Amino acid sequence: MGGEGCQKIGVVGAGLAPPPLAGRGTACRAPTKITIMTTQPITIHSWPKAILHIDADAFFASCEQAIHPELKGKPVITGKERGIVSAASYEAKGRGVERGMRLFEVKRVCPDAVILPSDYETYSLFSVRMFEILRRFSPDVEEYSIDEAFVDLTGLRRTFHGSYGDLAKKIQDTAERELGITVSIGVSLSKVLAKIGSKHRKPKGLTVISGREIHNYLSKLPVGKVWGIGANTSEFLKKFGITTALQFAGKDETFIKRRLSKPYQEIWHELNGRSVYPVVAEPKKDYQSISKTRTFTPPSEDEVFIFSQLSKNLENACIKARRYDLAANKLIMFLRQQDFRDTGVEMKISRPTAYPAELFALLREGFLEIYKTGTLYRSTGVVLAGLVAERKAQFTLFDDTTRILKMARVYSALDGLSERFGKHTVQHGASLPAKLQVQHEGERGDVAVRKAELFKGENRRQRLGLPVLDIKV
DNA sequence: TCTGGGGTCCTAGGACCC
DNA sequence: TCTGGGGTCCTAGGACCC
Repeated sequence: MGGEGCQKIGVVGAGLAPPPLAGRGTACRAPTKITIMTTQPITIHSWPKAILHIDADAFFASCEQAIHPELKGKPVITGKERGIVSAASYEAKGRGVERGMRLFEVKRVCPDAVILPSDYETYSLFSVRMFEILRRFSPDVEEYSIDEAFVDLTGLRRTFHGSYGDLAKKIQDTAERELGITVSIGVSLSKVLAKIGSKHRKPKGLTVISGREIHNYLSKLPVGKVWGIGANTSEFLKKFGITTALQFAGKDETFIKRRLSKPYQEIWHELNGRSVYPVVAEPKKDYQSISKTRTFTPPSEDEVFIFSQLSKNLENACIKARRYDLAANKLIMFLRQQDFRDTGVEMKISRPTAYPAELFALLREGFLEIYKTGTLYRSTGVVLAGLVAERKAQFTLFDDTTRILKMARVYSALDGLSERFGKHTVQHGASLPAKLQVQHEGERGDVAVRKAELFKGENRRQRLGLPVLDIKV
């Protein structure tokens, strides 16, 4: 069994955040100081780059308005499922609604707001379409997040007979015409500057920052607004009298190298128009870790229910790992209490795997160690770490090869069923109590038709830009 | 910023080896 | 048993992002 020979390598104490959430602390510490020069060189691209950053406006809310035309012009909010605002349309923002605001407060400031649950699957489809549009202009498209991308436009002026600004405008218009959503765009010499551009004016903004104009955009920008500089580093920089992006960019190299670590040295170059972050066009096919967490309302102290949540998270994480042909060496799980304190445990797996059946014993063992009777929990999480390519997951002398191969076939068949009939068509018994909680919401016929039209001719996997599995049962 | 869900990279420092 | 010097690998934890 998978549980045997598995070794526990550490317990995360109560109150300490587990690795995936680490670094969220509020303590205001200086970033690591460098006393020796960094050994890792920073590569600066010598060619003057033209990098575009595109950022969809109020993305989730805009998608909803595009799919439900009757919502256009109305204050629309997504995030119903978590009780706070995930995204707000500009109509809602104009009424004082902000990201992260509680929904009861929304009802106070904007009683006629249309509040919807987030529908990630549909938003992903819009996202795929947006990236497709970008690829018509350049093959160098980096899908940065569901609603953001970087495009390397360097050298494309001739091809498109116009300036980089014209090119950006064309992209913007195409997105609006074909997707029914507006986007904001920034174009400049580096990714960090392009991001500043896209944020400069929203919605439907278009900002080109040339080398000569950089200082105009940095002089009034708080340094903490720069991509990659957070609250801690801003606080640290303040001690040296640096509060604006321009003051930071204007510091001499000696200061930067002596006091700041590599990421900040890189940002410093980027702000000065020297590109160090390349646009990475290759689709992501590798993960260091895969995590699944879920909050449940109301909080629960029911052991069976909480374990079933953990079990469901494990199954989901494994599904994703198998989709990318990855196997885990480490299993981390944690429980979050009502007061947001976390307790977690990290376990070494004897043989890299992405099969829940091999991991349940370990999960159970870890759970029993961290679960405290009579405690209210609000969420659970599972992390698969130490991921390696599945073919590299080699057998040891003690493995039951026949059994493992049989399991591989079973899971391959299960993945095939889920592909055809929907996620969780088949499920492990332990996850069942979690499943009973899921509510199904009907979709109006006309909306379904509109979606189908928007995304016709593609199966779900292709629409999501995922590799299509070849299923042999 | 009162807290959803999913990630990345970097550095210090310990363990272990010669 | 102690003392040096130098290297590699791994883990913990910080900071940041959308």
